[in-house]
Amino acid sequence: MAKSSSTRTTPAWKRAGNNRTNASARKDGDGNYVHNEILLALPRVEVEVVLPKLEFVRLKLRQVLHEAGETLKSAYFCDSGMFSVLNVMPGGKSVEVGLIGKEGFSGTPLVAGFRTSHTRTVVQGDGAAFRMDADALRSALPKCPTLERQLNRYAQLLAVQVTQVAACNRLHDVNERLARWLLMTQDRVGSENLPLTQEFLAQMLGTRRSSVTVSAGTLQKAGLISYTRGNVTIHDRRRLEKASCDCYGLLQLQVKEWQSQDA
Amino acid sequence: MAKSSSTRTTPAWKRAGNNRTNASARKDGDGNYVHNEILLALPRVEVEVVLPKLEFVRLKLRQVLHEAGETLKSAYFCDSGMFSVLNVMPGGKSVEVGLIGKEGFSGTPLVAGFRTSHTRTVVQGDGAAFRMDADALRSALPKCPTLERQLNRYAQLLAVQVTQVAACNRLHDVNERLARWLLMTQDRVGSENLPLTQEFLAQMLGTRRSSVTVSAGTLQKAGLISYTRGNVTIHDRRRLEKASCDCYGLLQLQVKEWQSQDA
DNA sequence: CAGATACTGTACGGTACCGCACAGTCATGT
DNA sequence: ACATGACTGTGCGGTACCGTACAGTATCTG
Repeated sequence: MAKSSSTRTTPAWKRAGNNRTNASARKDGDGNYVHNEILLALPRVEVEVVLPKLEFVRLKLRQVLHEAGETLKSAYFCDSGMFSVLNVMPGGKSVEVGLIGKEGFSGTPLVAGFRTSHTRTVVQGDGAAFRMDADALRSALPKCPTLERQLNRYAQLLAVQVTQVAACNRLHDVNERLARWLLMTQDRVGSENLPLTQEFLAQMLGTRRSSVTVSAGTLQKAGLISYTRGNVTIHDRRRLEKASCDCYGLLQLQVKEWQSQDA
Repeated sequence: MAKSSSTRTTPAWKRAGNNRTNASARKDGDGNYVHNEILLALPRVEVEVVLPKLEFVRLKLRQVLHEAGETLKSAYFCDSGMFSVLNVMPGGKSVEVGLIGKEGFSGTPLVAGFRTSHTRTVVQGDGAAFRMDADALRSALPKCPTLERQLNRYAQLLAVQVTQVAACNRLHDVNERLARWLLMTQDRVGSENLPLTQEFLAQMLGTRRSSVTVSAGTLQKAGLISYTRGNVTIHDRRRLEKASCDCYGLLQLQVKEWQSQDA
């Protein structure tokens, strides 16, 4: 990952490839590589429409991008790090229902023409994203059929994910869900070092903090992870996968189908 | 509801109104009223494109419209009765993640260009729907912007619903969920008489059959419902709402926002 | 009508998790 | 250095629900 220190810059891709395979050669104005797969998949014409409306933003750990019930001011194309999508209940309890990595974006209601977010979106790890104003996105869509298609497809994929998570939340116990969550997170942030408090994990899994303590303790004793004050390190992915429920595999599979299946 | 006895007929709407408010005056070829709100909202031009591709089908209780993992052969615009959207786990356990009434349709992945269903969709009560071939739908979309918009919007609404249900499944107990489910179902089928076995309810709620027995028994003793061999009757909606969790109210609210908020 | 099949009520031990509370440990600022 | 706050480990009683099994009753079938 590039090491630009500026907090906000407007990107300007250098020309490189046009299709997905070598698209990662694209860079923004600072010479940073662009990672977001939706943006990378855009044809040149659409890039030229979208580009001037994108703003590269660095995101802080635990920053809230969208609050449940509030108006969506912009969409965020995740470029590094990862977003958690939470459902917040009256009373304050929350459950994570989806994860967004560089394959996606946050603000799905916008593509269907809605303006309010029904979920809270928070940032995991330190990350970066391309921010686009809601109105700008809206006005760009008619001019950018590929973009629109990609966004619709991703919204659908996210729905599939949420569906799976809904069932998982109902049927699997904390241990399995914790393992699954760690794996999915690692897949998206790319590091085996995750900055997470147990309190925070509890919010994700929709459980008590002390349940997380116990569950994580078990994993730690078994040597799958280690835990120190706000930091989880994953040691043994293989065995972690065994400890998790099938949902992890299923969710991976669904993403793959999504990438392969064209419309 | 109309009482045509034919099992399959091709509809041909009589012209009536064009906008939503008096759209319910539209009828199909047999003189049956059309109830599906998506179809009713279509402008005349699009009706003319879509109409010849629609087939009116009567649906049997518990009929499976889409199986999880299989190819989507068609979309179903729900006209009466209701559809349940289920997530099926390896091992056979299932959880309901969404409900579709005459406000919606089944086959959301199609509008994003996907061909496989990630969920099972089953019919509640006896109902009817307008069936449309997957390919036909696909080819109609470019010609029918309003239809496309409506379908996208509904897909998004369903995603919102699934999100709420995901959290509800995690945080609320069987009693509350059962009450919620009965209310939501009644809203959609319109009758206070619901043909349901406890085994089936258990699949919906993702729980044991005997948990349903106990929970339903409680509601019955309190006089909110009565239960006889595959049939639930709702007696006291008011108190049933109190017995259910907030999710019921929230879900209602979300539908209303959806209907009011235009893009 | 008998027998089979479906559906419901109930019970029992086991366990995963809840709400809560409290003590221990590490990090930070003044 | 010390206090303050954030984070983690642990425990305890209570409960909701699980898996399973079995018996009772309605509905269907020949």
